[in-house]
Order: sequence, then C-alpha cells, then structure tokens
Amino acid sequence: MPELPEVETIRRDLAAKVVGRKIMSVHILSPKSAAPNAVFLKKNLLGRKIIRLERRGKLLIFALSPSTDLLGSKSDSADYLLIHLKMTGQLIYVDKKDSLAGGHSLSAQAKSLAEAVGGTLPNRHTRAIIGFSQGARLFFNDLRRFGYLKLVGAAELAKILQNNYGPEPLTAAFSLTAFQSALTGRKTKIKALLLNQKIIAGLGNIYADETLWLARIHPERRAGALSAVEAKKLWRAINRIIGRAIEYRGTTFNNYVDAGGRQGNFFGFLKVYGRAGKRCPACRTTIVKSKIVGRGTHYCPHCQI
DNA sequence: CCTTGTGTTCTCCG
DNA sequence: CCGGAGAACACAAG
Repeated sequence: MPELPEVETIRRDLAAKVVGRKIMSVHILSPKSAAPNAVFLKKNLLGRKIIRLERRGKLLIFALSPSTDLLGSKSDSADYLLIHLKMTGQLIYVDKKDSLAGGHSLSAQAKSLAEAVGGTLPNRHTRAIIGFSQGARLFFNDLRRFGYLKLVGAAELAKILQNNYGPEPLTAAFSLTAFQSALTGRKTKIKALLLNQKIIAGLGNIYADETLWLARIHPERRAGALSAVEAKKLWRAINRIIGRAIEYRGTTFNNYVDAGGRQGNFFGFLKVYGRAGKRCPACRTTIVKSKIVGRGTHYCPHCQI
C-alpha cells in the first residue's frame, strides 16, 4: 500500500532516471488502467520529454515538455501524466543492461529485481510500459487494477489538486495552527480524519495507525474533542512518522517495491499496524485490531485513550 | 468473506 | 427543502 513515504521514495529514485529523457514507446496492456484512453495516451506521450517529476499526497505527477502537435488543444494541452498506485501499483524502472528478458548473465541488481517482481518483466500484472532511449523501460504493474495512468492539462491538474489535496506533512502549509483548525468542530473519528486526503495529503491506513499510537490517542476519539495538547502531540507524531518512514524508504507490507524493485525498510519500526495479538512495545498490552470507519484499525487499548 | 484508496451515493440533522 | 457533514457503498481480484 504505497502511502506518502513510499510514493516519495519512488519519486526521488525515478526522477534521477527519467527527468530529461524522451518517451520513445508506450504500450498499454490494460486499457482500463489508462485515462482518458489508451489511444490518447500513446498519441500524446510519444516523443515528449519528462521535464519534472513531482508528487502530491500519493499522486505522482510527470511534467512533460510542450507538445509538438500544433493541432492539439491550446487551451489546456495534456502536459501532465498522473500516476496513482492505489493499493497494489508498482513503478519499476529497468535499464537495458539490467534487462530481465534474457535470463542469462543477470547483474546482481537485476537478480534482486527479478526476485522482487516474481520473475521477468513484463509480468502478468504489467498494465503499461513506457520506453525511453537506450532500451530503458518503466513498467507499471498493478495486481488489482485500481491504479491508473491519466494524462491531463494544467487546468485540470490544478482543479484535481485543489479539490482533493490538503497540506502535506513536513511542509509549511501543514502548520500546527492549520492542523488545529482542521480539527475544530469535527465530529468524525480521528482515524477517519487522518485518512481524509483533503485534510492531510498522504496518510494511508498504515501511517494513520502508527501516528495515533505514537500520539497515544484512541482511533475512535472525535477529532474536535482532542485537547490542544493532544492535537499538538498528534501533529508532531504525523511529521515524525512520515519523516522517519521517508528516511527508511517506506514500508513493504504486502507488495510495495521501489523503482528499483527493492523493499522499504520501515517495516521493523511498525508498532501496531499488522501486529494484532502481539504486545505493545510501550506497555506489553496485547494490540487490538478492529474495524473503524470501515478500515482495519490497530491500536493499544491501554496506551491509546 | 477479507484486504485499501478514492470517488460516488446515501442519510442525517439543523 | 437546502447544504454540509459524515457514513456507507462501489470498485478489483486474489
């Protein structure tokens, strides 16, 4: 489940590989994964350079060089490729020298990559392949097909970002006062609020649970009922957990791998997520898992009140 | 049946 | 009856 730290890890690694590179080929293996459609994506990606790679919450934004197609819409030309990995998406970059196709004489890097993706690429979950010069390829794999590639113009991108994404942890926009005012008057459970991308962009189920454990707050508490002290603890916990998780290149719980096919290193730092029935590292009480706002929620019933 | 991120739809309340 | 908040549902597929 790629959340902010995992998507940021992919963004950083991938930026070094693809920014400045020209797109030489586009293969859409699963039309359902491409918006508005596979034909439009192919037509508008071919021959263009990736000039920046950005991220907003869990959304990757590939900024493209201006289109040479003078017949294209001038009002809002499709200059941004959005990629969302949702639950099971992977973006894996492979240089020609690391090609998995041969099977013989693989480099050590290629071997670990092959292990991570369960064999060769493309595999049966590959939904799209973007080819660059010198045989380099970017594979979009997505077992459950919830993720997508979507090509949009600047105006549509601005609308998407404005309508769906609140401030990012670890940025000036995510100030303590901004967080406090997002809590005031809210009757929703704090767990639901943490998952709401319009309030904080980038937290998913793993980091929401970890954050609440660190702040010692019960997931069913009403957001607006948190004291000023609790709000500050939670705000600090969000920044701490997200910062640490980025440092450790994210969490591999199920099938997350980075752009090089490597696992994240934050798994061992998880205190509650996926640890139901085990003991709380702080007090030794058995960690509970329950369903809160429709999501599996892990917490310590003793520490978190 | 379970899993999750997000968009959509439903329901409630003032 | 309107608007907004929050909850519930829909989606995919193993």
